[in-house]
Amino acid sequence: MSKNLVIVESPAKAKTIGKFLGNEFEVMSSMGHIRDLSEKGLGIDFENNYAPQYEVSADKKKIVSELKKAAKSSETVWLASDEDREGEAIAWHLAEELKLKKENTRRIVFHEITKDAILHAVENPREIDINLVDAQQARRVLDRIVGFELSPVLWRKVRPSLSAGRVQSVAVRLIVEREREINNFNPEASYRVSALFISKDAAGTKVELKAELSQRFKTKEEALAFLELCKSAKFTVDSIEKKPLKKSPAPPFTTSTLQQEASRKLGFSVTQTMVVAQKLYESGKITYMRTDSVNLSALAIGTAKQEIIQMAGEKYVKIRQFSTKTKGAQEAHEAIRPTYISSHTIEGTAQEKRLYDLIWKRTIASQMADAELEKTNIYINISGSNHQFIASGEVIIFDGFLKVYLESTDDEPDAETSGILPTMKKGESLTSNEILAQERFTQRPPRYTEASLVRKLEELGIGRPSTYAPTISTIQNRNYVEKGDRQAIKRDFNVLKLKDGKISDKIKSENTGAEKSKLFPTDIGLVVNDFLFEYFPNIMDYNFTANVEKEFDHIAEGKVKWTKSIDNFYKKFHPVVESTLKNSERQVGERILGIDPKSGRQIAVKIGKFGPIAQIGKSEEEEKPVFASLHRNQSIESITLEEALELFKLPREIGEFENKEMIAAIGRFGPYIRHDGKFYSLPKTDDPLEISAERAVEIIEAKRESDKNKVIHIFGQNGEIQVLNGRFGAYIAFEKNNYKIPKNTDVATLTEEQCREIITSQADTVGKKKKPFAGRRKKAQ
DNA sequence: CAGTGAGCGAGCTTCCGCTTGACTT
Repeated sequence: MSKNLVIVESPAKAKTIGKFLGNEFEVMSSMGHIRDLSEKGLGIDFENNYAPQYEVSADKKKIVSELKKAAKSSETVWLASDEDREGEAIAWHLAEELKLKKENTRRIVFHEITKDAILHAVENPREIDINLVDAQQARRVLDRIVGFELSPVLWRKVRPSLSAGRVQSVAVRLIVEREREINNFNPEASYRVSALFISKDAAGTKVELKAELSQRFKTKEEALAFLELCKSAKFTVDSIEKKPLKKSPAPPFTTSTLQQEASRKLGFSVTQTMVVAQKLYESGKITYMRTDSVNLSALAIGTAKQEIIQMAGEKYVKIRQFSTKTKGAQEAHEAIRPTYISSHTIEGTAQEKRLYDLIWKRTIASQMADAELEKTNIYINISGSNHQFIASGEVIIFDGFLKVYLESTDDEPDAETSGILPTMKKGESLTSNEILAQERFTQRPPRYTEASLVRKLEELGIGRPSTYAPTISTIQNRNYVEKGDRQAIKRDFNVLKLKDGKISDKIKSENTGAEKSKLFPTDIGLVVNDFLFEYFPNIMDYNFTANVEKEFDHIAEGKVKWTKSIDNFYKKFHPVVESTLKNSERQVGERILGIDPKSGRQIAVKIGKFGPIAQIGKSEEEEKPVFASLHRNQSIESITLEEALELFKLPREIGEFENKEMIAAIGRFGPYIRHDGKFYSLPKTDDPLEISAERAVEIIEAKRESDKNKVIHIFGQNGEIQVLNGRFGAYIAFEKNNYKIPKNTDVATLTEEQCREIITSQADTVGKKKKPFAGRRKKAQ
């Protein structure tokens, strides 16, 4: 046994550090936190000054017992968890749970995993900072109180199994408010004028110059009047302005910026990014992927410099120290960078290669020179008008960091301003080839993507690198928010064109507003958000986290006792929970749309037990109400009376077949026909509102025919093993799981015994569907 | 990836941050 036991948080880190420290040291990892508040009840003793009731987490029992054993047989235990609030708490929980003695225990921290940094840390141990630990306890207890007191209010007032929390509820609020901004947005039209000028250069060849008018016109009349004026106007170059422009590289990646860029450049979801980054980290290819720091180690900067010199030359090098501007950043790690910057590419899956490439380029670029550009503006006078046309062009003089990397933006580029402008002289006169005045509309705000929501949360200081991806998953799993697309809608716009002395007036159309993989609030998300906002505005405040963070800082500085701070919060918060439970109504988000013209009864939409429904009539009326579910793409907030009436046209009886009636309807999986207790999906070409009895029979018979070919074998006493023909060929169905049949098997002669062998051989892979860890909450066993 | 289309009922659900397990000898 070693004389020294070092405990870090992650096994990959343990492995690296073990190499640096040699035989005298054994390095183990705690796998993050080892204890947490009890899952039974709130896990806080309110009678006893908020004493937290900690338990070793179910999945950490084994690790803790191993650590205990190792600690016992070591002379000194070195607690080397991260140097932030959570890391300090991990060290403290370890000391408590492993019953470490102060005289044998050292607390050490390091920011880079290099031999020097670690040896330096070992030479400069300190004690556990109990104030910092207390700040963490306050954070933990606050989150538990908020989450576990608010969620049950939702179970009672909205729907069971819902959840609320300091982070997730605000994330949902952002999406809800953005959606309402979009709904309330009225695009404003204006006329943008652009011109194509013709000139001759010194050699006499014709050159073209595109320019845009410095001002837009609010009305068609103004635009027409301007074009009218241009008919006889003279165009002369007023001035030429050249100004140097510098562009600087973005800082190296943090978790949040990596998620954003991987989303924009590679189309990864935030979870996907984290899963791939985890792989790269575990195989030693990149540094730790959950970080809020933009800092690079001296060693990394040194190798980056060497690489840049080798690749592009000395003048491309510019060493930069970036500093974090993020609210509440704790900077326990380096920025995300390649472990060995000299490795330009790596072995691995396509996704790993692409993400690594992105990280490598971003890291290298961050230590490269600014790009130097020259922006040219040519100002063109119009006789008889005091407006000016402006032609702009940008030329790269020195590419600098652009040689390897350019950060993407979320917005699509507007007018293209790149390219070289032809040489012009001051006073030169130009002829216009054509002048266009096009109607343009102001843009509504864009919906959030997963990654842009992460950026917003980070900006507000809400959530941590380790929780961005899980938070995004949680609000989708709770069905508050869903990822979806919106089809573009056609919009007409007016184009006025002046050419050859004549003005034409045309209507063109464009597609606008298409969105892919954006976050939309659901009806339940809207109702929960409005409810929480009404009764708990303090928790829903975008500054709530920032405010409590300030309080935690005071605790960490030893100025405030953490229990006092929690007491202040709880005394105000808990009574509101009580009064809300007592005084608030059940929330169904009801919206009254109007009157049914047929029956004269009221039509309303609301959230029913199983989702959003439309309802004809009131429940207190003698005649029972009639219900119909809303379709997937409809929302309580935006559905119209006409659309709601349409819902009641289904289910529809379409006739009889074999003495049983056929009913057409739309279900969760689209339109279908029900007949004799069986369901038959309708192809896209058939409309359930229109479909005839003859056509329905056709569909039923076609399905029967294909089902006949579906069953190949049935085995077992109760037919529990079935060999079926599926979309991807034959497979075995057994106890609700499906099993692959190995290639080169003759399906026709497959025996029961062979099937059972296949089932047992795949038993460990089938059924336990593997979920990426980033979206998962572990349940206590 | 495997073909689905809810409804009486008990008891359960939930937070945010750290971090990745892997049956035996």
